[in-house]
Amino acid sequence: MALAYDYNEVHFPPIRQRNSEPVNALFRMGLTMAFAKDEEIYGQDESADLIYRVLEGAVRTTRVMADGRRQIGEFYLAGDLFGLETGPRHRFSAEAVRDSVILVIKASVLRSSGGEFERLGWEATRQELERAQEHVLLLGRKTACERVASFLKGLSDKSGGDLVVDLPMGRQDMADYLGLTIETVSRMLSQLQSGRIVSFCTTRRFRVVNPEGLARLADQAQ
Amino acid sequence: MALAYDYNEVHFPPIRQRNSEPVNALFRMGLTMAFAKDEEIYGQDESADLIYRVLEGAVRTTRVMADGRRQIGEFYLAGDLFGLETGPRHRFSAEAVRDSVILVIKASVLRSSGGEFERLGWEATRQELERAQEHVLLLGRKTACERVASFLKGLSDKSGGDLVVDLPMGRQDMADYLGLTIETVSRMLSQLQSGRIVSFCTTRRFRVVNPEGLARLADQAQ
DNA sequence: CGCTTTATTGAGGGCGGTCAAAGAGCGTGG
DNA sequence: CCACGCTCTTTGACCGCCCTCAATAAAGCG
Repeated sequence: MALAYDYNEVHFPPIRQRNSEPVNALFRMGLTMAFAKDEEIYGQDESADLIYRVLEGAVRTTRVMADGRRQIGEFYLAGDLFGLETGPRHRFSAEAVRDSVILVIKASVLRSSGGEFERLGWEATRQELERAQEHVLLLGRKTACERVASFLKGLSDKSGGDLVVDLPMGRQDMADYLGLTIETVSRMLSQLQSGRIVSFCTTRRFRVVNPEGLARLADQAQ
Repeated sequence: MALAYDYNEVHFPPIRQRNSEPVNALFRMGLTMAFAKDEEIYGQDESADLIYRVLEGAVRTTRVMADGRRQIGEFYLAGDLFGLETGPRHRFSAEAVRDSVILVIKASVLRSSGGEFERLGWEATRQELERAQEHVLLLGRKTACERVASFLKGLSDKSGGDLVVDLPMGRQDMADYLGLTIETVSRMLSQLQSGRIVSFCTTRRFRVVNPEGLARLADQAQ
């Protein structure tokens, strides 16, 4: 189970939002918790009265079909909010991709505080919707190669456009996010590498060799 | 272009939301407009300062890639709200699937009115997110047959669980929503029909012959 | 270093896409 | 009312992208 975590040792990552002041104020009310790799943060169909922020590590939301097929809804990295995804009950479960520290606060604080925090929750939900819609386009109309390229570009963009990027998740998680199999993901990565688009230092870290080429593959979408 | 529409002739469909009173109050402020089949209601990258409600007809939101590949984000039928999908600018365009009557109101009314309406906007956005997440699961992990079955079941559920259901859209729209081609959609419909799951009276109207079978195909997802 | 887990690569197959043609639906006008 | 032409839908034949199955290689981890 989750362990209590010393608040003082936690590093607060910057928040990617228009006006971060209220967010930071809000999250001083929260409780920090540590989760081990693959540990569940909340379950499918659990009531959704908490919201979360990743302080360290990475989180995935997943949905598993009766026969075991798995779809990852989204990944959340340090600074990201998650858990607003739905109404009274969660449709996806959330798990730590690796050892992570999560800040937890009551959603009712957002709802009942009136004005400022209310808008914050709406704004964050909107951002979630935007990401889900990008995901729909990726899954509905992109080829395997374009999906993997989009994914790598997304990670690169998130890390401030850095050319050397860490992959927080394994190949299986990538596959389940991209609607592919682990073998296809692996093949596409090899293909991108031999095409001098990216270059893998280790299995979990790559360098963007040709940013324009990567963007061209990823963003056929207008 | 859109024509002005006589307010008094408009039939107000019931709203599917927890507490419909504020919604109905809100929408007395709006302006009704008529759109012809395939007419654009708003464009990709247009600023998103209006929200919309379908009074009559049907609407689709679409995203077109540089090479012409098209993805439909969602369909909206009578009673549905749409246009909240994103931040300052729309990521998808919206078009009338067929001749439709749309109620339009300023989003700023929602944002600035404080309290009641604010929560309404959040709630609607949340519902949008939920639908987008279902869509992600469908596109990421369901087979062609399951996608089509899910789609038909969704329509049936929306029309109050009726066994005879009208299809508001053509095959191409279905295909672009389901991430398939028009031929595959057509083949799956024929397959569902020969499997005694559904039965098509006309190309635009079907009857659910075997509701359990349809649900089984559609809802492998837990 | 040995064991387990994870990733890569190869060979072959199937689901869904592509291309093409025939059929159905539907409005317009004779 | 039927003829005509257009669009939409269905069906067939074939192909290719991605999946499946399997073996090897690499990476964690004690």
